[in-house]
Amino acid sequence: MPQARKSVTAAQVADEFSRTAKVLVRHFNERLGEHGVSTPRSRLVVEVARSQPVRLTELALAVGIAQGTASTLVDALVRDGLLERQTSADDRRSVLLRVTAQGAALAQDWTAGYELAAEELFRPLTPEQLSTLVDILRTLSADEASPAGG
Amino acid sequence: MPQARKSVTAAQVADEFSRTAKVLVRHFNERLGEHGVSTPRSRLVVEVARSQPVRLTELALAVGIAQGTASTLVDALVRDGLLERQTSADDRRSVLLRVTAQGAALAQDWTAGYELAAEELFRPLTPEQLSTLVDILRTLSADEASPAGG
DNA sequence: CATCAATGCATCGACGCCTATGTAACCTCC
DNA sequence: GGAGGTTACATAGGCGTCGATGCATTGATG
Repeated sequence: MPQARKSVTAAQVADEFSRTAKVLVRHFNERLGEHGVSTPRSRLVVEVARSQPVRLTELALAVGIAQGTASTLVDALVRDGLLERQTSADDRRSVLLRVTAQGAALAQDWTAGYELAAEELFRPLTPEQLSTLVDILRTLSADEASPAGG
Repeated sequence: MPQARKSVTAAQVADEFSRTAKVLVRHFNERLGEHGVSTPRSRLVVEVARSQPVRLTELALAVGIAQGTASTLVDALVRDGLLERQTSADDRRSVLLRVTAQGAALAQDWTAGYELAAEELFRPLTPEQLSTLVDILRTLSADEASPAGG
C-alpha cells in the first residue's frame, strides 16, 4: 500500500526533481573535474568518439543540447585539439566531427570517470529502483519536445 | 522479479536523467513564460511569499541554489518591485526578505501556474510511480552536499 | 534555369548558475 | 575591550544553456 499515506503534490515532486538534478550535475562536475574536464565537454567528446563521424546537429540531439550550444562547445574543443571539423563532401553545409588521437585517449579516460561517477551516484538505489527510475524518466521525456535551434 | 529485463548501466540512467531534467526545465519555462516570468524568479518569489520574512541564505537553501545566485536574483526582483529587502535588527549582517503587494499577487498567480505545469508534466505517471519517484529522488539527493557559497 | 523554401551551422544577447572572494558585522576569549 | 575567527551578504569572472537570427547551401517547382 504505497501512496495511500502522504500524497505528494506534483509541484513537490518537481521541486525534488530539480534539486536532485542539481545534485547530479554537481557530482559529475566534481568527479570529472578530477579528470580535468567539465561534464558537457566530456559528454561531447565521448559521444563523438562513439559515433564518429557525426554531424553537429546529430551530436546535439544525441547529447540533448541545442544546436547552437553544441556549435560553441565544439568550437572550443576543436581549438583545444580534441575534435576535428570537416566539411562534408556530400553536403557542404554540414560539418562532420571526429576525435583527434588526443581526443580519443581522453574520451576513454572520461568514459571511465563518467561511469564511475554514475555508479557512485546511483549506488544507494536497488536494481529494482534503478530500472523503475529509467522507466519513469523515459515516460516523462517521451512526450516533450527537444530543444529548439535546429 | 522486475529488473531481470534489460540491465541498464548507471551511466545510461544518468544520461536519461539529465535529458529528462532539461525537458522539465523547458516545460516549466514555457508554462511560466505565459505568466511573464522565468522559473527561477517565480520560485524565489513564491518561496518568499510562503515563508516571509526570510533571510537570503535560508531562501537560497530552500530553493536549492547557491547563496551568490540568490543574491543576484533577489537584487533584480527588488529592482522590479516584487521583493523588499530589510536589514535585520537582530543581526545587521543579515537581510530579511518580504514580498511587496505586487509580489504577493504575482506569487499567487505563479504558484497556480507552477502547480498546473507540474501536474501536466507528471500526468503520465501513476500515483504509485509518483510516490516511488519521490522516494528515489530523496534517496539520491540525501547524501550529497548542498551548493557552496555560504 | 530562376526562384523560393528548407536545411545546417555560426553567432548574438541574455539568463541562471557556480565558485571564489571581498566587506561588514558578530562572537569569543583572553 | 581588542584580536582573530566566523557568519551573512554582495560582487566578480566564467561556463553552459537557450532562443533568435543570419548566412550559405541544397532541394523542389514552375
